[in-house]
Amino acid sequence: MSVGHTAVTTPRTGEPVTEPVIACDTPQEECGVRDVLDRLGDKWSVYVIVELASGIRRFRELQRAVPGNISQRMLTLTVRRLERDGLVRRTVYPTVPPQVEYQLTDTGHSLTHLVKALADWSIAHRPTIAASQTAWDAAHTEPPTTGAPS
Amino acid sequence: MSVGHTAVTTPRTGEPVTEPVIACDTPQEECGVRDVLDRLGDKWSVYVIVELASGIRRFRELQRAVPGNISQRMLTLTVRRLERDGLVRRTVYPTVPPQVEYQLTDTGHSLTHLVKALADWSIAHRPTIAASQTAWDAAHTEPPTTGAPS
DNA sequence: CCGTATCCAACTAGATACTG
DNA sequence: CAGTATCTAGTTGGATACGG
Repeated sequence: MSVGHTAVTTPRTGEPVTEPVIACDTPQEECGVRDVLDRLGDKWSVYVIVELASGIRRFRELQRAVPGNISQRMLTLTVRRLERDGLVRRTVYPTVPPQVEYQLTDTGHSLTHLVKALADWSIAHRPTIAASQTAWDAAHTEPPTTGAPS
Repeated sequence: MSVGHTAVTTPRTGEPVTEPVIACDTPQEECGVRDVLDRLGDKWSVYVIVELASGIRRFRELQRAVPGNISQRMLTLTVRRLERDGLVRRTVYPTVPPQVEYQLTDTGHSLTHLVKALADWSIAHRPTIAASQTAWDAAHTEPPTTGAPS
């Protein structure tokens, strides 16, 4: 990487040597990434989706399965939103005591593939990222007197 | 992985006759999804990554390119974190006025494929989701008597 | 069992002003 | 240009209590 210190104005014409992979030509539309991220970027949605990927679950089952001790309130909010988005189907059986089942819709199921890709990427790059963080922290914490002390 | 429509398994009523696509056998580890989501689930990271996918950008360039009028503060925080994670490389040229360039690292570039997948999914399912939301809203607003008006 | 309602703590993000 | 520092507002999430 010899980006010459001499020539400050390096021609930027040959920038995307590789293909851009993704580019938002219409910033007004803001691509579509925001939508998905708003959908599963919250604290619990992805856990619910992952759990439901294994099958039908009842409310309490979900609550117990989700890691991190989700509260009733948050589980309700999360699952309602997923239902509204058409990712989860909610089935109520008017029994006593009441029984409610949650399952992924087809759309919701298609999301699991995406979540899987996310998880795979995370696992694959976790060591690299951790190393980078350590290096960055070391470079940005108070250096223990670089060289001659006092 | 026979994820596609290969040999048809029984069209279940909801139970996972097919493989779950994703499942967290170790809830303690919380899969790996949380990591990625914590990384690009915030308001700006994904925009910065998308913009940098097209090439090298300077600070102000980034700020102008990102949709939504990101503040200096937020851009700094976002870009610093990406740098710490090893997704973005920051190059400072000690010129006057100062010039700082940002570009994706290899790890960061690999993330763009994931972001692309996210965007594609979003665009593909946007109509369906919007329809579901409309239907849900209609079903959950005060229904003025079921069917008989006036 | 399956929620809803209320209150409160924590975190995130914006506006603004200032520095090198 | 490229940040940093403060302060404030808005949003998210948790605890708890209560209702169907």
